[in-house]
Amino acid sequence: MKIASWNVNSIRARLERLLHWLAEHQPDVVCLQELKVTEEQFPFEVLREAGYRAAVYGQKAYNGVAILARAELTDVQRGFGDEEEEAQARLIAATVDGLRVLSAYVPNGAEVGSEKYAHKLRWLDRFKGYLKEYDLSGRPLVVCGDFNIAPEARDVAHPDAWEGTVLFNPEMRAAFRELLDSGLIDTFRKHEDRGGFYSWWDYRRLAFVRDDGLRIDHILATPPLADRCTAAWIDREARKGPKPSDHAPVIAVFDWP
DNA sequence: ATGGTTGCTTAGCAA
Repeated sequence: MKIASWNVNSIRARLERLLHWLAEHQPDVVCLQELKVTEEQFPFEVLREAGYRAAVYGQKAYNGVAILARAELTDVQRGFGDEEEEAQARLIAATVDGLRVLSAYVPNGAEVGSEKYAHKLRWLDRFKGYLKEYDLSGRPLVVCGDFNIAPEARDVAHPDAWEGTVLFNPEMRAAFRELLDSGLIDTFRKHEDRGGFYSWWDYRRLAFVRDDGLRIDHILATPPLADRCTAAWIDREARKGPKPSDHAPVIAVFDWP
């Protein structure tokens, strides 16, 4: 099973690119973030014609997450499913071929010390609690998304320049480690020790041509599933050319089922 | 400290 995660930065602006990418890479499951559409505006029909069903948690103009799958999607859950009200569409879960799949869009945080950064911290804390509900030791779970966190210095093109930002600081690195400590494995790091691999480059400052990127999009898996992860990579090619998303898709292949 | 770009929505916000 080939699983991808991609922050498309508007599914309407990226639909042609997404369709071409699906045809070329033939993933079984795709977790999408930053749809920037309501569920009513989501292009279910063209994706169905391309062979994909979709579970969607949309919102007007901002955020929005989805899970695409060739197989049936069951037990769809939108948001954290707790008492607290859901103001932003940032989390969706569904079961595909017996595998629980999450698509998450962690808040960016704007600036360290801002109200948005406080919201990012709260959201991550809530996410940790949400993951605790799963039996992370046994039940196969894959957590995909734009985490808006670069886990380590080797995940940042210029760590000194990015140190202290919302994407790369000690507090965020600790938050990411805690997610892993709760029983998840970074599939990319299972297969690649070297630095220099990024999933996001700012539209500004010619960041992509200068390769000033950060690895902030991740596919995490529970240990029994991670054991069955046979390959993982980032499709940097998808960031090239006209009208790209500012994120590249990340991919993991599992010997499943 | 600011700016640079993109998308949604229509001047300003979010990233």
